[in-house]
Amino acid sequence: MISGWEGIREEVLRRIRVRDWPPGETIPTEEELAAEFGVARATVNRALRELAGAGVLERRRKAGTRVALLPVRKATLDIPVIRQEVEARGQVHGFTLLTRTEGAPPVPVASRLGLGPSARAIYLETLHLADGRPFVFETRWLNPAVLPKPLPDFGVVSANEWLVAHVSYETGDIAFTAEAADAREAAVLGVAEGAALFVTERTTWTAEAAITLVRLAHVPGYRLQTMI
Amino acid sequence: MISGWEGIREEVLRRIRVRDWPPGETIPTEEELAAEFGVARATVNRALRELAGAGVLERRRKAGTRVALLPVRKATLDIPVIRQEVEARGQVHGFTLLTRTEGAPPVPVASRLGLGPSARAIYLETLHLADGRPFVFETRWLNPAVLPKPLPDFGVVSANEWLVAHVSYETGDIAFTAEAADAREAAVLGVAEGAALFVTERTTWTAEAAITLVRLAHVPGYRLQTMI
DNA sequence: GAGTGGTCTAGACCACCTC
DNA sequence: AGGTGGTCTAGACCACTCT
Repeated sequence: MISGWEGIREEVLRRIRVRDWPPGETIPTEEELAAEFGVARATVNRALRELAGAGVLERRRKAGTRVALLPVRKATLDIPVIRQEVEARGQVHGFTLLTRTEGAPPVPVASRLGLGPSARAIYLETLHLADGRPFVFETRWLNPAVLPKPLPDFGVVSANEWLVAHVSYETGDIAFTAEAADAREAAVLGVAEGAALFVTERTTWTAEAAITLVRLAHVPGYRLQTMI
Repeated sequence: MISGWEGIREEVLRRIRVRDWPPGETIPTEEELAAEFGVARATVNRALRELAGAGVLERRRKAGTRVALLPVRKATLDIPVIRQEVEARGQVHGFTLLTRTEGAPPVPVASRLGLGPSARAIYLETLHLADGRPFVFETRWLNPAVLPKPLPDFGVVSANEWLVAHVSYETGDIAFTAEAADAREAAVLGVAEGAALFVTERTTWTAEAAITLVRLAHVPGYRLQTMI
């Protein structure tokens, strides 16, 4: 017996899998499905909305709901604070602040932060450790104009955690690349120059201004994983 | 004026950002917020449910809704078919089937596919091109036992697209790593041996059995990007 | 036990889009 | 112009979990 919006979601998925409703086909309207399953239309809507969000269905007003022809699968990644990521592996997290300077950032950084040419920014280099071994080399630019005062000693509190605790919510973008370790990264992470590093780059914004631009170079062997 | 569930979501976010509701704090109940905003409780529920899904709020029955202390940010990645990915860059997609063999897969592959030691599998090597230049080197194991017949000529139809069109829905996992190009990868992609490659590995399953295990080695410079 | 979120209903109106 | 999904309402019952 099918009941509840999750039951309806599973039943719709089953019909797609067994090709009752093959890719590209228009499935019955919400009203028809509601009648068939004996539920309210809102319940059907909830189920179909979830499947559309997952890329399985495509919905347009008036045109109806179709099974996606080339489903763009959606994968959700969890982006935890580095300390949590290390502790989730059962290891002990530590970090060392290697560099802290302040000054005008290089032009590409300034432009990605949306700063004028003479604006000043804080630059931090931090090495994160897992069980005492290098794990992530973090290089970060901070926009001091939008940070709450007073600023902490980033040698004691990692910028990562101070930010999530003191700048409540932000939007931004995130990118992943593979890059060869340069001389500095190789020395800090204790790997050979040219080693393949998994690199995460994030820019985060408040409603108006950029907060921080951070680059995380992970030690070789790092694996970012999720279920589909 | 605040109205609609999206308006309520933005207002809640605003209050979190300006620290009316700092991290860890319990916010008013759905009923109280519904009264304040002059909407039905279901509308508030929709807004708060979205924010909980994004990792901004934590909700528990009886305990109420709190602002997440260490928000585990969720990023949603689109995993398109390679052809779409190439075409989205305004380039022309092409591909060449380099190898097709059939036989018992190596043990690590068999175990990840959940196959017995003597089971046979199809192995494909495909080079995907963007504007005629190497883009992705795909190596794929297929479990023929669960594939619909007849199998196509994978030199004409890419396995990637044939699967999404003929095996309607599947679950699986996906992982991203950075790896140094081995001799074969370097030769096929036309890069130096040891170059840093962005590698995607996917396993996909039907309800019971594994369908395919695929490894995509992207040419250096590849960037996987999303908004947060 | 009781408070809170999770879900469902029956109905309604609206926005968008195809026809 | 009309059909379809998107959203909202007011109310209800239920599931979970904290006390």
